[in-house]
Amino acid sequence: MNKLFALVDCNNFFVSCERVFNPKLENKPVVVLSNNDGCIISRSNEAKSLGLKMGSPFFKLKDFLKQNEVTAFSSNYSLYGDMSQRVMSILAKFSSNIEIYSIDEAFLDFSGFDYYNIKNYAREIKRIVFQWTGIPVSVGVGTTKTLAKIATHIAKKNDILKGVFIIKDEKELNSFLKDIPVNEVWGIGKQFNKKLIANNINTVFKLKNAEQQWIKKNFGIVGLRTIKELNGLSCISIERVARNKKGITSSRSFGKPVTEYEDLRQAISSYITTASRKLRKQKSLANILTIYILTNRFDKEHFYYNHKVIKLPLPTNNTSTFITFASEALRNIYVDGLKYKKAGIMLSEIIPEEHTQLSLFDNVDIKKSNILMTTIDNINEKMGTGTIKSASEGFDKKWKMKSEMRSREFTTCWDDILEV
DNA sequence: TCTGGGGTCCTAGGACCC
DNA sequence: TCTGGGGTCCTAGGACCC
Repeated sequence: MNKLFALVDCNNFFVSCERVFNPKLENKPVVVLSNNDGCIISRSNEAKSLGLKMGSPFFKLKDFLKQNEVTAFSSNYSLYGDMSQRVMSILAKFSSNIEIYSIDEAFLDFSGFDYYNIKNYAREIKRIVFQWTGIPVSVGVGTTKTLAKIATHIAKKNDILKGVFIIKDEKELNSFLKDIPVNEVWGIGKQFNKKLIANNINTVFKLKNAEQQWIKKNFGIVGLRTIKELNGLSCISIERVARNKKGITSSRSFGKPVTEYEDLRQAISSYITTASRKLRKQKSLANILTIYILTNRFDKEHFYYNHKVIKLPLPTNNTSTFITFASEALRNIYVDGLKYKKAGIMLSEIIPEEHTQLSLFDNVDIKKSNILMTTIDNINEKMGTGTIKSASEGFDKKWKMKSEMRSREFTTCWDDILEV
């Protein structure tokens, strides 16, 4: 059976989510900012045409955005997450074998769909997703995931294709590949790009035809796989079920600098709450907790970073246990008088719950703690995050992130539902 | 004043084994 | 003159992705 993959990619996803609930923004330049209103992370086509770059800092562009009447939004992840789920659940109707690759992309296995008219099928996906959610998507189809990615890129860049491109004819494909810069390929990042260009491989076409031994030597097995995929040999398969995380991180920059130990401890406690809930959700325990704090990394002269790795006596997923150890460790790395900009925590050496090695005497306590954690998780799930929380998270949250241009939670909060 | 957050995989080198 | 030949495991760092 010939393999065939589709990649469905939401166009300018975060901006598109905002537009669904604010149609006046159609055809106007719009951007969405990262947490803390830091950088531009999603741009409408109009914003792209103004030359706004992905990842550029908002504060440097404020005037420019005003002059050009660009609407900016703080990120609203509960909205985007919910819209994403709606899109994905529709896509699942079009193939039983689907991999949700990111918040705005999914691979669909089309292997064995030979008797379908693939182009019509892809157009139907695009039409239905838009009709049911208001989100515009592009669809690319190829015999490998890497080719499907490229196909989506081609679909987006060429208006005449109307958002759908199926790779069928090698000659036709090559004519496109001759004009696509090599860093558009999935798996070719900044460093690989530099190295390839230095060797005069600057288009996808040249990369596709590069000498495989040379690629393997210079770009390792990963690079070789990419070339093989470009040539139609499928090396990366669909991963239907999300694997359990091997590390769970939670970190945030602060809205304004934090100086007090107590505020840092609050921030760290709330990151632990977030991360340990994820840990419990995947029914795992962590052996290692790492905490870190840092000052403004752009002020190189006064930059301070420190972290502490805590090996827990027993693997756990108990929020209070983590917080107890973290508070202790924080004392070791906290330096008085500094302006902290960010803090974070990481859970690692993650194992499945059932692998616990219970010590003879802790048995009962662990059972109790499990019941408590499950109860708290259930209440928070039902009544909203933060309904029950640990006192060490604090109530005033002086350190909370900036989010001054946030839209409403149109789809996930009763009070925010759109009124007509 | 202001510059995001969360992941995965691979490789090279060292320690250690028989 | 001459100095084996495999392995495994771990870690740090570097690449990539969205």
